[in-house]
Parts: sequence; structure tokens; C-alpha cells
Amino acid sequence: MKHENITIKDIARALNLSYSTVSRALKDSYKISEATRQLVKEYAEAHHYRPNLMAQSLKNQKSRCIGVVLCSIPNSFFAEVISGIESIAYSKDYLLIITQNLESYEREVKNLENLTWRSVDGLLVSLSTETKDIGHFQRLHEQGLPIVFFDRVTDAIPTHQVITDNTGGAYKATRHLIERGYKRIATITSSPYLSITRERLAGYEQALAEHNIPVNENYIQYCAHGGMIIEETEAALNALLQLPEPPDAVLTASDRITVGSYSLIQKRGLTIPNDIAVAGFSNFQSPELFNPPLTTVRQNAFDMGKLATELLLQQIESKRPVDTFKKLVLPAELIVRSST
Amino acid sequence: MKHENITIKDIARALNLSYSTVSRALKDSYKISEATRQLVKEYAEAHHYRPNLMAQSLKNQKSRCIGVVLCSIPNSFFAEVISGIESIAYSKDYLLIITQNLESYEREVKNLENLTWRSVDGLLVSLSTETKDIGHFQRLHEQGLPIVFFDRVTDAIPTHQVITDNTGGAYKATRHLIERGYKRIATITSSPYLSITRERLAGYEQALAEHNIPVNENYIQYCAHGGMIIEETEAALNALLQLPEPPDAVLTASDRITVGSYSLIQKRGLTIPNDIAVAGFSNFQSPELFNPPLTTVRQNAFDMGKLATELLLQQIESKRPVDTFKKLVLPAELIVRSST
DNA sequence: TTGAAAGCGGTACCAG
DNA sequence: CTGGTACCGCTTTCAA
Repeated sequence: MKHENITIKDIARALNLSYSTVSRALKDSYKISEATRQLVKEYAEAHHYRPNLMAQSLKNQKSRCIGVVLCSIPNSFFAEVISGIESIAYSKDYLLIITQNLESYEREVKNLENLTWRSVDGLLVSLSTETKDIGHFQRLHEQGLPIVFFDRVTDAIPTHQVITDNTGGAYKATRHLIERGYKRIATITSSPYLSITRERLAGYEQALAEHNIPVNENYIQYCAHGGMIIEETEAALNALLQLPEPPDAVLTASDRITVGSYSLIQKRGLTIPNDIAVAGFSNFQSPELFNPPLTTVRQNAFDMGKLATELLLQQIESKRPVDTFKKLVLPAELIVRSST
Repeated sequence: MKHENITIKDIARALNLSYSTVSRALKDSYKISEATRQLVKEYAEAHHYRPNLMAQSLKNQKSRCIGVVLCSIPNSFFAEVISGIESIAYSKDYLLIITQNLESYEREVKNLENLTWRSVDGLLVSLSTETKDIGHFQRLHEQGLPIVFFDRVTDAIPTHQVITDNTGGAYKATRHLIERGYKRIATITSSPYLSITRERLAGYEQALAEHNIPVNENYIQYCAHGGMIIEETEAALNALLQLPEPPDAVLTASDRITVGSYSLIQKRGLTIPNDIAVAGFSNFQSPELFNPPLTTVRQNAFDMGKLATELLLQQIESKRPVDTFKKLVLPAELIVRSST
């Protein structure tokens, strides 16, 4: 009842052809007469023929599904990435299976099992903050499953990567703070396992080094779950403010840490930027509406999703195995507002 | 290479049984001896047997996919809804196909075609602002495809619905404005085609009526695309501010309209709430960080996604056709902050 | 209780 | 260039 869709057999019967001829005509296979091809195509068109994807999948061992592995869908950065992924996937008739792990290694593994069960044709992955061991991805990669990492990547698996110029972004923000005259610049960053943490820290340290400011280890605070748990951000902030020489500026290295810190600082009655300046990585839609307007390092999340998907589909559809991999680095944009 | 998964045939061969026996044993079919059932199940377990979903789909004409139709993935409200949908769908091994139409009727229709081609088992739908004619959904519904509408619903199709108490939310916000002493309360709302627009308008008018304030049609402005296009919000705001008696408060009826208005009002150099107060429907994560902190009507987006999905799956898996439909109404929460 | 076989809708090989 | 047929993995009648 639900799908009284026309099938190849219907066409064959109607046109007095064999199934195989119809199938070939539809796929523009080389050895087929122009006449039959025309005939079949016209009939198919007229009757709204759409190949049954389940049958195709079963036969071809391809599902035209791509799996997405990330920590949180409503996170503004990842929501934008998904939007970018959707734009490409959908235009190429690929289906998206989106999973979120809420920064849990266990859920990441479980989601991955589900995705492979669904026999996805490829994977777009941004690692969870808890993920130290990437064996689960390694195994799939060795079995030949195309994987593209984005944002939170790993170099342990040879694949395409799409990331932001995190080092450059952190560098620009830190240099900006230095130039504004701040002397004691701290940073609250994400899990030390993550590539983005290392990269952003590198930019932070590079800017300090260029201005002959020694790195003070006390000024570097980690949030094991990227600020998903507000208590983490609070602990980090407390640790900073309780120092004998508390920082006069802080670079926050993720969306949730940025917003969490902003809120916590204000709750403590401190004034931004007079008591402490804040610059943060954030893809919030309206940081200019914040009080005070927030200086942000913005990532191009939509394009990241698009590019990662393009690379993945390219690899999925490539005839011969891909063995040279690209690392795409998107620019990070520093937007100075009055919080610094 | 990629999927050296064990199949039913492998089990049958190993255990010297027929395919059909194995299949039945695995599904706890009634006529099967306890002994064989045990044997098969243990072997399957031990060898990590997972049924091939593509084969199952083809045979059962069920894809275990549900399609999601909405306007914009990164919109904070919908992103949260998706997160709720994911939480249920994934726990029940359903796959999610998410489409976004950017408030375009044409894209909505096109996406719907793609979804039905994918033979989804059911649909979760929130209409686009442009959608006046719902024939495309009607046809599918008549063919027996389960559909659940959420947020932006239609009464023209008998199905489950999950919505927010929009009328109550708008009523509470408007009453709050009246009680605060504002006299000329305007509203900028979404497309007149949408259920949420009508419902929110009803609440607005109810509050005015209860306080014997006549409705001034000039104080009601529509944004045809729900504020997705900033120019719409700007035009609406201009229309209000150019009135001989411009409003001293405004109720904004969607996330994007709220944020857009906030930004535009500030750009004009007006002070909130002194020059004009703002209360708005919004699921932004941190309206308390705004300048000034924003009074919001908040919806329970995550639960909306969860409930809608539960209703849909219930219907999909129900043996006999469902003919009584629920309309679930979630509470709207007014959170007063200093913008009013 | 179990087995054999048809079929879901395509694809691709082999013959002709 | 076209037709016949086996098969992808699973479900489900029909017989035994």
C-alpha cells in the first residue's frame, strides 16, 4: 500500500524487454542500442521510476549512508558543521546517520558499533574529549572503511583531515591580549587528549614566546570534558583566581568553556574586561549581544562540514584506494569586541 | 573485505541446520525446540552475529529509518529537538535522516520526495514558514505513512502532534509586560501560515483583552520567513518605530526574530528596556549573558523531540492502524530578566 | 519441529 | 546488443 512504486520488472513487462536490459539501459551501460535506451528512459521517467535503494544496497554492499560521530548536536559549532555536512550529503543522495556521545568514550564506541552494523559507507569523526585510545577507529580503517576526521583529529590514522587553524587563532587572540596591555594571560582549555587543545595551546605559547613572556604552568587549566560539565569550568576558573597573582586576561578554548566562564565570572561580581578580560573560541550566533560584547575566535564550521563530506564522498566513490591524504586547514577569524 | 560479518547461512552450515530454522530460532518464533533455539542463540552470540539490515529492509519493506523535516539544523531550538529525537531513535535502533529546507516550500517538497524514496518508516515534521498547501504530506498520510507533527503543526491531517503551550507562553509574557507598566505592547511574529504564529498571537491578544487593552493591528508585524532573513525583522521593526505612537515593549515570537530585533534595536541606539522593552521566545543557551539579560519564553525542545519520536515509533510499530491521535502540549516557561 | 524454496528489487555474468 | 539466471541476506509460506 505504502509503496506502490514502479520496479524494473514492471518496466520490463510493459516494454517486453528483459530485466537486465532495462537495468542496463537505465545505467547508461555501454552496449545498449540508443533506441531501447530512449524507450526505457522515457517510460521510467513517465512513470516516476526510482530504483529501490534497499535492493541496491543489498546487491552492491553499499548503503549510501555516512555516519557522523561527534559529541553534541546542539553545540552551536557542531550544529553548524552538521548543516554543512547535510548540504553536501543531501545533494549527492547520501543519507546521514548522526550520533552524539556527550563526550563519553564508552558511548563513542557503542555508537560506532551501531554505525558499522548499519554498514555505513564512510565516517565523519570528531573525537570525544575522553578518547585516548582510538583502536576502534583503527580497526575500521584497516578494514578499508573511509574515515575523515574533522576538528578533533588524530594523526595516528592516515586519513583526510579538516581542521581550523587553531594554532593561528589562539596565537592571534593571545597576541591581541598582549598588545592590549594584559600582562598575566591565562587559558582555560579542553581535554589534553584532543588535537585542538594541543594546537590552541601551541598558538598561545607562541604568542607569549614572541613577546618574551614566560609560560606559567599555573595559568593553563584543562577541562576534561571540554566544559560540558559546568563544574569543570568553575574549578578551572577558581584555580586561576585563587593564584597569588591571578590572571588579568583569559583565553577560553571552546564554546562551552567560553560561555561558562563568562557566566561564572559575572556571577562572582567581576567586571569584564576591567577585572579580567575574556577572549574565546566560540561559534555562538550573537556574541556581539553579550554584556560586554565578546571577543571571539570564530571557526568556519559550515565549510568544515562541507569540505569533510566532499573529501569523504570522493574517497568512497574513488575506484582505486586512496593513499595520499589531505589535511585541510581553515582560517580562524579573530573578532575583537569589548570584552578584551 | 569490509564486512566479513557472519550471516544466517554461516550459522546454519556450522550447526547443520537449515537457514529457516536459524532465522526462526533467532526471532524466538514459537514452533522451535528449546534446544535448537539455545544452540543457535549461543553460536550467534559467540560469533557476534548481527542481522544484515539491508537484507531485512528489502524483505520486510521497512527501513528502520525515520525522516525529519525541519527548517534549519543549527537553529538552537531545532538543534535541541534533534538531540531529543536522536536520544530515542538511537536507543531503539532507528536511523535518522535529517533534512532542512531553510524555510523554502520548494525545498520542503523536494526533501520529502527524497525521504519517501529512501522509504522511511515514518516522518517527524515541523512545517516551513512558506508552507500553505500541505498536499504533499496529505498524500503520504493517505498512503498510510505515519507522520508526527511537532512545533509547527497542521490540524488538516489527523496525526499525533507535539507542541508547546504557545498561547500560554505568549499570554504570560504579555501579561508580564502589562504588569510591568508597559502601555503600548507590540509583537513581531512569524509567518501567518504557521500554527505557532496563530497560537502565540492568541495568547498575546488574550492578555491584552483581560486588561481591557484594545488590539492595535499596527502593533502586529509578521516576518514571512520567521526572521531567517534579517531584512524582514528590520522591516517589521521599522514599521513599529515609525508609528505615531511607537510601542514601548515588544514580544518577539521566534528565536531569530528575538535575536535579530535585539541586535537591530541596539544598533539604532535605543536602550532596552528604557526606550523599548523586549521579551521573546528563545531557546538560546545563554540569554542571561545578553546586554541586558533577555526575558525569554523558553520551550522544552529536547522533550519535544523525545515525545514526538516516541509517538511516531509507537505508531510505526503498532500492529493495527492507529486512529486516535494525541496532541501533547508542553509547558512554556517565562524567565524574567532585565530586558523588560 | 524442521527443511526447501520462492521472492523482496536490483546487478552482473555468461550465452547467444 | 539482448535475454537468462544466479545471487546479495533474510523472511515466510508450504510440505514433510
